[in-house]
Amino acid sequence: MELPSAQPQPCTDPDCRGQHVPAERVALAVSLCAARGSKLTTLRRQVLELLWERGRPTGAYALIEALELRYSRQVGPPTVYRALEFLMSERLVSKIESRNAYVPRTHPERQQDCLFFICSICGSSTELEDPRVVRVLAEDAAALGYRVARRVVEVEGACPSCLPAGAA
Amino acid sequence: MELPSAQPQPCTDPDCRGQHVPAERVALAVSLCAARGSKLTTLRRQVLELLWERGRPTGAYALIEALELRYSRQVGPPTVYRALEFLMSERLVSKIESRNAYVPRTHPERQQDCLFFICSICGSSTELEDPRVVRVLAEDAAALGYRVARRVVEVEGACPSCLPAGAA
DNA sequence: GGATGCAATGTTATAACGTAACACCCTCAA
DNA sequence: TTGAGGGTGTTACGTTATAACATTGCATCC
Repeated sequence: MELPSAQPQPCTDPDCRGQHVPAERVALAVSLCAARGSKLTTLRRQVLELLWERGRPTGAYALIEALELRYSRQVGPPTVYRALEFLMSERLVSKIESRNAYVPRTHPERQQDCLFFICSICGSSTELEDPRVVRVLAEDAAALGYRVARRVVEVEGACPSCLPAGAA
Repeated sequence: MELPSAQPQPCTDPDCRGQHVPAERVALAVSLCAARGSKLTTLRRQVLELLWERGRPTGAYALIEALELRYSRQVGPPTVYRALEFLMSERLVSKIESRNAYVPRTHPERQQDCLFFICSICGSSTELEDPRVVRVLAEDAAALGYRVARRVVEVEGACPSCLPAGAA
C-alpha cells in the first residue's frame, strides 16, 4: 500500500501545530481516502475544502451558505450534515462540541482523538495531540470500569494573538 | 463564615465518585448559596432537584416537561435556561456539551472544572476530578501561549453496568 | 442493452436546542 | 411612594440537527 512519492505525505512532526497549506491537506485527504478505499466525492471534498479555507471552527449552516454561494445551487441541511458525518468517520474533520462547529483535522492519519484549544475572542482553534491526556483518561476510565469510545477535550480561552503582549 | 454544624457538609472524600443522596445535595446547595449571598430561588431549586432526581444528563426541554408535569403550570424555555445559567454560574450544574444536556455537580464547593464519563448505552454520567488532567492541559496551554478560561473534558464510552461482566 | 441493486444526493418537513425582546411583579431602600 | 433592580412570564424567533422519502448515478449481471 505504498503511495507514489509524488503524493502528499502525512506530516511526521508531532510538534508541527498544524501549520499546513489547505490545498496540500485536501490533497492528502484524497490520497488517504483512495488508500482506504473510501469515497471522497466531489461534495465531500468541497465541504472539506471550505473548512480548510475558513481556518476556524465553522457551523454547518455557514457551510451551506458558502456552498450555495460558490456553486450557485440550493443545498439542504442533510446534504451538508451527511458530508460532515462522512468526513468525521474518516477522521478528516472533528466537531467542536462546545461550539457546534466543525474543523478539519491536520493529521487525519493519526488514530487518537485530539485536543482542541479554542480562542473565545477570535474564534480560532488549535489542534493538539497529547499522549499524556490520553493516558491519564485511560487510567481514570480503568478505575471507573469504563470502556472508552471517544474523548472530547476542548479548552476554551484566549490565544496568544488575542492576549495583550505579555499578559499570559 | 462557619456553617452551623447541623447543616450538610461538603464531601471531603476526593474518591467518593459522587455517590450522594439527592435531598442532601440540594440542602448543601441551599447552604452554599446562603453562604455566598446568591439567591437560590424556588424555581432554581426546583430545577436543581429535578436534575438530581433524574440522575443523568437531562436536556432543557425535558426539564420543562418535568416542571410542567409536577407543578401544573406553563413553563417557557427562557425560564429554564435562565435557571440553568444561574446554577452553572454557581457551579451547581454543568453542561455536557456533547449531549446538550445538564447534570448536577456533586461537589459545587470545588473550583476546578471537572471531567465527565458518559455511558452511551444507559445515558448515565460520572463526574470526576483529576488534577493530572488539569496540570497537563495547563502545560499544553502554556506551550501554546493560551490563557485557559474553561475546560470541557467528556469521555464517552460504556459504563461498567452496561458492559458484559469481564468485557472491559 | 435493459434490469437490478446500492450508495450518494436532493427535497421537504419537522424536531431539538437556544435566545432576544419586552411585560410584569416583587422587594427593598431612600 | 416611588423608583430601581432582579427575577420570572410570555411571545416570537433564530439556530442546529434529523426523519422520511424521492431521485440520481453508477456498477454489475443477465
